[in-house]
Amino acid sequence: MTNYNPKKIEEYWQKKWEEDDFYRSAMDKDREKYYVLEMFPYPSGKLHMGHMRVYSIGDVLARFSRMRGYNVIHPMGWDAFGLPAENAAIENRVNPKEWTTKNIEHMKKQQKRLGASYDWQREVNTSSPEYYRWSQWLFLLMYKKGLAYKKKASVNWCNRCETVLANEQVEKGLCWRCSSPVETRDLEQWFLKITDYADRLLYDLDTLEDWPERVKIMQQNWIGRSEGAEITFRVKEFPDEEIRVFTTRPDTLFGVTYMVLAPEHPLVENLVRGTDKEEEVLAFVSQVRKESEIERTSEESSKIGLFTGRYAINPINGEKVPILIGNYVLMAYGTGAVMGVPAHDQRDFLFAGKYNLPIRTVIQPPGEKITAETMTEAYPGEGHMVNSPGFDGLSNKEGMREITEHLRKENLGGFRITYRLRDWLISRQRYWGAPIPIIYCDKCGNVPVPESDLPVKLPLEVELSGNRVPSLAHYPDFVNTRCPTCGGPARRETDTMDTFICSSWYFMRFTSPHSEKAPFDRESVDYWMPVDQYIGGIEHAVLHLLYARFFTKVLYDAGLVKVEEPFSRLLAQGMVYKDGSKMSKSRGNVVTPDEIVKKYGADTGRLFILFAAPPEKDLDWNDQGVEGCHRFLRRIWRLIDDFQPELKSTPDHPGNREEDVALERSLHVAIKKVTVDIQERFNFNTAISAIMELVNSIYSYRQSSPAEQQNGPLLNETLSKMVLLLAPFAPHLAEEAWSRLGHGDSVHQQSWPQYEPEKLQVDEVEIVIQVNGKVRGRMTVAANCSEEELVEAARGNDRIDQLLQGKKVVKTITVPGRLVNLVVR
RNA sequence: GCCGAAGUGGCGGAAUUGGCAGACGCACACGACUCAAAAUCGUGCGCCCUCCGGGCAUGUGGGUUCAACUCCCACCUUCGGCACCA
Repeated sequence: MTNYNPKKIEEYWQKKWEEDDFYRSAMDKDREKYYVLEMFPYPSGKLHMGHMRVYSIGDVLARFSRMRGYNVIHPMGWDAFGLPAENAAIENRVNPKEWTTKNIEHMKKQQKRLGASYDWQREVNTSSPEYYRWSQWLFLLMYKKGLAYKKKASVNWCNRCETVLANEQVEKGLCWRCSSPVETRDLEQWFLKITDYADRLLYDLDTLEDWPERVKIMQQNWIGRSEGAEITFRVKEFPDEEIRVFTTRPDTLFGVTYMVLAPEHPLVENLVRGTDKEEEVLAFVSQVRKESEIERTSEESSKIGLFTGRYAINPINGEKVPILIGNYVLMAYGTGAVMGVPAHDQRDFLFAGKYNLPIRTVIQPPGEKITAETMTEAYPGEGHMVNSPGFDGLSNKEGMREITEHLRKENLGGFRITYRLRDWLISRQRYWGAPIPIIYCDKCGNVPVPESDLPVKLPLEVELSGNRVPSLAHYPDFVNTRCPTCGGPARRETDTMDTFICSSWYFMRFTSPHSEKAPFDRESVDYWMPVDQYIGGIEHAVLHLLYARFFTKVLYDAGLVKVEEPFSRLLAQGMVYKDGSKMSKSRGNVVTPDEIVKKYGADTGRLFILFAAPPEKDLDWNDQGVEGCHRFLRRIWRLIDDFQPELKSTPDHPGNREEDVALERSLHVAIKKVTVDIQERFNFNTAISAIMELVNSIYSYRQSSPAEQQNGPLLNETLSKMVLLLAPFAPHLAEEAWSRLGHGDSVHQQSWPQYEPEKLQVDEVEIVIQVNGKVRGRMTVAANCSEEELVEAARGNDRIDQLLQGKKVVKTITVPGRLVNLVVR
């Protein structure tokens, strides 16, 4: 008898797998490929439970798919650029590259110790020149296509990180990385024109059938498409000045009684110049501009408006309406100006009430009459148009169309779609990133670095004496260069790229990670892409997943790939909690993969993390639950350890006792359940419980069987197949067990077991007898019993017969194999 | 405010197509083994009652149905996304 020693077993097999280069993948056009990918990590230093969870899920799918016969690619790499490396560099006085390299080494060791089946030949590191060379190349591709541009704009600035941020990287007014408040600054920055792809990013969500609905909805909200009209108002006092507004309700145009401009609107200064309102208005404008994004958006109640003294002309009826400026109108959305229709917009209604602006109803709800004098809230619903000369009587839907069309003919507006999505701000005023490959020449302007000069290398000697790693602007050797066009003195762009650029295409690089001629070679990317199964945290629902989709579409348009969507199927895994809250140092509830591996082994850790909850739900870490899983593996170990095939010298036992048939059925039930649960439902928790049930059945079988039967071919087969089912979840124990059962090869090279439907059949079934829908008894009948026989048998049951005394059966319902329900009066 | 997800024993969770609610695991209790403990094996384990047997139970209140965790209506709570979005 031997004890289960996970450390010994796991280290032994890990070494062997590595020596045999076991998980290497290669293109094979005769075989169907399967690309399983976990979001690659930022090399922060060490793995946490979230990592362990995502890798466990991915590894189960990779191993399962291999056994199912697919040509599986399962790569891993490092999202290695980013600010933490700079902070750590200052703190520890160590070069960011060194810090990153050391972390990668350590984390890679940890990943290997978890037994994940990665093809390490394909490892990529986004901070290596071999990789970022192609990130730069892709930037230049976008530049040439007009998708990368530089402009001065009002942008998000994080004071703590000392850099700008993309809109997606601001969460509730705070920096996504350091949670300090984000300010607005007017700066000249590089952008990618993701808005050109807004419609495709939105509509192609419909093609992603195997994406979680919630992720698609988040992207949909983020893109924020709304249809409506753009309408041009003129300023009465300055007939040459136009104010354009965007509205989703052009049908209410006759109901406009005022107009509001954003304080930043370029027209504001002109409107009030030299008037008695000038001082007051400009003071208000500068006060609003000083407020941060949070201040300005948090005070929901205080919508402040200020009359400019000027009037606008409503293009539909020539009426003049007062022009106000208001703190609630955003320059960044629509046109920075809105028309006020108090009767049919609740916000306008309240605003009009506050500033005594007139209300005019122009839509009447069906079967009801509303008037401006009596209404207590706006009516934003459907109805027919009134007070709209020329359009009265139309439904408001027709009205939208007709009015928009009328304006279009008069050249005063037209149909328009507005998005909430903004262009992606990608330049960062930081050192540790891929340099933007642009050169500024006084003579030639902005000149892209020629492809042959890529990569533009990041200088690696870093000044670590201050409290910041200096940005590239502080390296004269880097900055000063020659213009590729005229050869004259020129300066390099000193901003680096957002790290999200590097992670927007890494999954394609994995298909040919050593390519020196292109970001990826055509044949490989066409064979392996798209990623069949992508797994990662929900926090990337809009960030990384939107950017990666955008990149893929750009590459598709450039004819570089044949897929328009990178990830066919997405699994957004839940978070790992303990004692009801997120694991964190300050709460002192952190459990690390290291300590679990040390105490119980990787197999136990993997098993628990998969067993404790379905993958997409949050998981509550429970130390005793881990013990339970460890106990389960020990139970398996004992089965294998006790099994002595050399005793199977009893061929006279054909294995057809009742217990034998039952055991065989348990095996096939388990095969079916585990297969369906992994493949179709991703319910690893129930797949594992099915294996537990099988193991329980084997234990009962052993208890009720003679010794020779306990070592016979039936048990041999049952144990072997059980080990195959276990292989994706606990790969080391399964490998050891497989070898101890006397099989050659690796368990991970075996075919996934098939269940035989006839083995699932039973002769007799237990049927529930209900009276008026309540369970009143049970009976065992032949499985092929007819419905009539079922009812007959149920009525013949003693207890049921008693209950039926003096009652009349008015209806019977039978569900074959399950129940009989007698409806009585 | 809008959109979405969820709510089941002491706990994590299961119930896949409307058909026995609580699989599997944890915790707990009892028994076996042991000098003892651990480990292991076995048994029990939703709540209540008058314990034969019956009643009540899947956030709350209604409804549909022979039958509802599952479908419909209204509401409550928690979590997530978006939000002066015009």
